Amino acid sequence: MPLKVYNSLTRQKEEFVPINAPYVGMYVCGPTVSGESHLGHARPYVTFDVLYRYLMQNGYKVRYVRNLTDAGHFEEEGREAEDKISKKAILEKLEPMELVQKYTNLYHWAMTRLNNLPPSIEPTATGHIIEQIEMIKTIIADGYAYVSNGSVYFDVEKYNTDYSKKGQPYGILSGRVLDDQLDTTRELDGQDEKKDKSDFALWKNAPPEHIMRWQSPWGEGFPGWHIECSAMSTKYLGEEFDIHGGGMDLQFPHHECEIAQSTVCNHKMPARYWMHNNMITINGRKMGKSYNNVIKLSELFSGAHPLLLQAYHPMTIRFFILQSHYRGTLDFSNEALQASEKALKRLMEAYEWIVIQSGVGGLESGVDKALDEKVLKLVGEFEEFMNDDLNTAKVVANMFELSSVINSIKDKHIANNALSSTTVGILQQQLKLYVEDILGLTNERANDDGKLDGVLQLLIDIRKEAKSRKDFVTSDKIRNELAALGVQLKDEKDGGVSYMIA
RNA sequence: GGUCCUGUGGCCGAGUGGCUAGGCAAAGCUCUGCAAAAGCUUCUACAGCGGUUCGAACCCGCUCGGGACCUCCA
Repeated sequence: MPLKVYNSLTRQKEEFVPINAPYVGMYVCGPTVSGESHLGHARPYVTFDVLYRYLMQNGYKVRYVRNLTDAGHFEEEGREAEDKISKKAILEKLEPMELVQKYTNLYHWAMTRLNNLPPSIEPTATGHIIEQIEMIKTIIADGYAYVSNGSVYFDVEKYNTDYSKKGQPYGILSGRVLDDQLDTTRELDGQDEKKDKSDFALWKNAPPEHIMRWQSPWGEGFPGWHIECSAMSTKYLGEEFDIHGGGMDLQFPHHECEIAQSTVCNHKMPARYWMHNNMITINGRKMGKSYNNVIKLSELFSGAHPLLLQAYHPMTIRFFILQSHYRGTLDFSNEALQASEKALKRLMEAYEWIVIQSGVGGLESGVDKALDEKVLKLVGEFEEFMNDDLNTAKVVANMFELSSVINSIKDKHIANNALSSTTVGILQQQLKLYVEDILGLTNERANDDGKLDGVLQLLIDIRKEAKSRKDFVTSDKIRNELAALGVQLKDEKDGGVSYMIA
């Protein structure tokens, strides 16, 4: 049962076969650290984190490269040749690198809270200026770029003409035909530097006020937007690697340009499998700066945003993302997030209970055969669903069905020995694998060295005593006031009491 | 204008030519000192209109609605 992933390049699901098993090279476009990450950013990083985890679980040795764009590029090509990062730095009266550091720290903090594993390499654009310049030199030498006024542009027309013959036209990834592109009515100055409107910058001449600038054979300037990913992916993953991921909005022009640049330099399509996650929407509209509808991750975690009815735990966000398929849009709403919060709580409670049980399950004989088979089927499908283009939504759905069974055993609605001990063992092991290691879901409970637990047990004991002498005023006071503090007590069937911290 | 995606029950979301996920919400029941939690049960949907088919939410066509990309973007 091989892993199949949807390849944007071929527009179909394909079996994943690494170029050089067991090694897998994976490149994912990281953020521009000129601002804080928002909910939309969480999606690719959670999605590809799950893929990373799953590949490793399957025995692959994965090198996961996720870049940090800290050099910025001009905001609107040809019009305002200004480095995005230095522009904002002036506004905030910060050194550009101070700004970069600040937002990098915030980004790392958010990634950690979302329980995304750090990538193997997190290269920065500013740390690879030399590699980028070298690559541009090669492209010029091959005749696919030209210098104009201290800037260097990629000759899209020529590339398209030559490489169409080799079956790799410009637009192969996004399905665009060069001539059908929209004729921008907008007046772009600097357009006259380019031979053709679809040409894109590899290197930009820096105007005097531009803070971030580097020496190059073409004068002082800064790299164009697309070249960093080509340079860094080539450097760390080679001329041809396995997976290239990112948001759907990067498919054109970013990834298209990457393909063109890398192909000219390395004479190879850089990546075999191109994977794109879809957007997170809000009221049906893509979340993005230009739409003015972003909710930053820090706001989500704290609840400090007019659109938010409450704070949402990072795990709730992660779970929210995992409940849908990565190639579909996912619509944000408080209602949806609240549903995820409750659902996750239910799932994790069942999970945590079953995983620490011993002595559940009976001998093969006397087992409820139908139920036993059902459980095995549900568990067995985890892999099947993951292999079907990472269908985490279905994996999660099965987990809920299993939760019902687990809770029934816990509440003794289903006999302790209804499942065979073998099946229970498999259930425990597979749940742990998928919940924690692959989906990366963790317990939300705060780590407090057990002190809080000690205090709560004391209160639980006092309440128990009160209940036994029918002093319900006292017992309800404890229960209700703890509830007001966000600690929910639960009376179990066997007379025990457990608690849950909201 | 070009390219493409999409419309599923109160809400979020899977899915596939026939077996009709899952979660949240709601209602009833069980349990409980009362609750909560948990369990059980109920709620059965696929924008509209045609067509293909023994059979379509799933395939095709049209209509209507929503969205993305073509510019920085996860």
